[in-house]
Amino acid sequence: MANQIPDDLSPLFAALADPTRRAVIKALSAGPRPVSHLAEAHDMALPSFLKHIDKLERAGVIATQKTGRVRTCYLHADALAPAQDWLAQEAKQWGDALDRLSAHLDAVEQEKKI
Amino acid sequence: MANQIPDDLSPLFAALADPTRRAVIKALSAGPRPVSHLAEAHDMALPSFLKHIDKLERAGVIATQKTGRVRTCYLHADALAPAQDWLAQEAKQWGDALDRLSAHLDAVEQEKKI
DNA sequence: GCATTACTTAGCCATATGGCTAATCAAATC
DNA sequence: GATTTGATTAGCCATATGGCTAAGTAATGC
Repeated sequence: MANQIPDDLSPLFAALADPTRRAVIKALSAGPRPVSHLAEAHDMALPSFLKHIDKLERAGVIATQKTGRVRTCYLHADALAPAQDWLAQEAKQWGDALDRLSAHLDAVEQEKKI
Repeated sequence: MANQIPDDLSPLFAALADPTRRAVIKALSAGPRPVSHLAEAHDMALPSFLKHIDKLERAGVIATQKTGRVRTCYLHADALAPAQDWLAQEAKQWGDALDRLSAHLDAVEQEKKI
C-alpha cells in the first residue's frame, strides 16, 4: 500500500517555519478552536492571521470546517509524521557522518604536518 | 543551566523547507564535501547554490571551513535536535487533541439532530 | 428588519527568496 | 608568470511572504 501522505516536505516545513503558525498548532493541541478565538492571542489584523490559517491548511497540518459564520480549526491527524520521519532518518545517519568528519579533520591535520 | 541551543526554530524549519537544501543535508550524511562537489548534483549556477549553503550555515545545520580555495561543508552535530524535539512534543499531544476532536464532532452531530 | 458578528475578498506595501549573469579574487597548476 | 579553477561579490529579476486597510457577505441576535 502506497503512502497516504504526499512526500512533499517543503510546504510542511515552510508551514512550521513561523512562530505564529507554531503557536496556532500548540493552541489546537488543546482541541478545536474557531479562527477568531485563535486570533485573539496574536497582535495582528484578522486577514493577516487568516493567511497563516490558510497556509497551515494547504500544508495539511490543520483542517477547518465552517458552521454558520464560524470557521472551526482542528489538527489533521499524523500531519507532522512526514517531517518527523525525515528528521529521524537523517539523525540516524549523523552519527556515522560525524565519525567521518573526525576522520576528515584528522586527515587535514596530518597534511598540515607533512 | 540554560539551553545551549537558541530556541528559534524558524530559521531551522525554513532551512529544511527546500528540496535543494534537504538534498545537501542528505549528501553530507556521507561525509564532508567541498561546495563545488555538492553543487554538481544540482542544475543551478554556483552563486545560486551558494545561497543555499549560506542559509544552511546561518541556520546552524552545517558548518564550513575554507582551506586554500576549497570550502568544505560538514554537518553540525545535533543541529536537527530542536526541530525533532518540537515535533516530538507536539506529536505527543495530538492523540489527546484528536480525542477531543471526536468529542467535538459528536457534539456537532448531536446538535444537528436536535 | 436592523445591527452586530465572523469571516472573506480585494488590493496595497515592504521585504525575503530563489534564480540568473558578469566580473573579481585568490590558490593551484602548467 | 600565465592560466585555470573554486569561490565570491555585485547587481538584476520575478515571485512569495507577511503585514496592512477598506469594503463586502452572510449568519446571528435584538
